[in-house]
Amino acid sequence: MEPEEQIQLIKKNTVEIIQESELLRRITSKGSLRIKLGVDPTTSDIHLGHSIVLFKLRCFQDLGHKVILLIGDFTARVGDPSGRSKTRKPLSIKEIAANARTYREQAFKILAPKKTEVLFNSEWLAKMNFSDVLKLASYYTVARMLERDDFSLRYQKKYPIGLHEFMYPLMQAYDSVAMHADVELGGTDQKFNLLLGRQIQKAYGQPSQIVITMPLLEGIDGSKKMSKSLGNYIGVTEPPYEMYGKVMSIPDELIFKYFRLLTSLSEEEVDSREKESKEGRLHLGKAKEELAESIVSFYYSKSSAEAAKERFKAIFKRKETPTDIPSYFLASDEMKEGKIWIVRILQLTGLANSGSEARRLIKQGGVKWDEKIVKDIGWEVSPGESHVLQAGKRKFIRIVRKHY
RNA sequence: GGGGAGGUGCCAGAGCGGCCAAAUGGGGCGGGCUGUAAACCCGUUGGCGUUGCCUACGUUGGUUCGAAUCCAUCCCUCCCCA
Repeated sequence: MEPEEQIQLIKKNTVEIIQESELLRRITSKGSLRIKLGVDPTTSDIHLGHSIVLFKLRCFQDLGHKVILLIGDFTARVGDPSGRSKTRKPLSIKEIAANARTYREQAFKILAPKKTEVLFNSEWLAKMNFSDVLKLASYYTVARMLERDDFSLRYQKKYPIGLHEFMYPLMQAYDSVAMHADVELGGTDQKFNLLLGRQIQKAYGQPSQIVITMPLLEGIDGSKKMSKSLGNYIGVTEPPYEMYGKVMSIPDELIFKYFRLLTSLSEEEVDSREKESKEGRLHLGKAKEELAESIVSFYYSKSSAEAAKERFKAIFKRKETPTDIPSYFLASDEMKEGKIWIVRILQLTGLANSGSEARRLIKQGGVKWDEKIVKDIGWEVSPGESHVLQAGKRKFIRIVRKHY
């Protein structure tokens, strides 16, 4: 494909390309470029927020460029301070290795495995000695390091900053040197680190990489960046129904952003839906259904998406009890004379974390036994063969007697 | 090395001898409403078979009838000076 056409495809959904003219020049002169994505194995699961960058990498692959997934197994010992207000606790080698493995597997839901090279930065970082490190550190100043938003914020708020945290951006930048990266991708929160890569490459006598930043995705709470630690994420390996339900729970304002960044719809198609909804011709609930369906279809299949939708409707629209709910096998030694206290069973099944919580749930009318609201905290249940216990609107457990 | 400030519940942040299981906000959970697990409203939010009891305000001791609040010790953080 012609370089100019490639640029058009690459540009879609990006926030910034530094420098676009360089990118064009380099594609023209080199043909196939080395595209770097640094992966932080401090978390294992990939969520829809990560997928945005991965889709962009996929786009590069489809254009014939070389995509390199860099697992930051060494940098993970520090933990990226980006956007953090606290020092991260370092992970063990074992945890990092396990995370890296799942990360790679999950990334291949989007990337083409054969066209992806996977590298680990311990390969070169672990070998550096102190003079190498000093040399690297000398290329940057404290004042400039403190320009970074998160560092300066922490500095102003008088939160501690470990010296080693200053090394993180430098290590990431050095990775670009070691890898001879032509392009590095990242979320907008990575801009500082990505730009530092340009500077450090120059210091080591290499051409500076082109930096491409992608938008950050708000999580299902609608305000904060999607992340596992905030619990507002939708993981790419979550079961279809969970995934569907979570998409259905995003705030309305996010619907079209999700469409743009997470589905294969063209910009025109998204625009027209947005326009229709503004004019009242497209109901937001419908739009969200379509969104949820297409996301689940991508990671699973059309049929599982439909099944997820059906189940969602059954529970929330028709308020039915779902059929595929997990079972809890109630042993007879958990009962006294064939009876068990309702509070106890809520705890046993994990529907409540404590007796107090169970009581609270009952008091607030959130507990149902076979679709009937439980009102009496002291209720001693005499369970038959099979019952359905429900806590809140969406937590169900089937209680089955165990005979042995 | 010297001087000063501070460490409170999931988080932020009040309290500064009894009225404190600890204000307020955020988050979480439950209910209502809804196309929705959006928005909004209401309630709730340490544990315990619960009108009471137990454990909690960095650590360990102490003062006191009584401590998150006072004293000492240790650990940790921040600031200023050098």
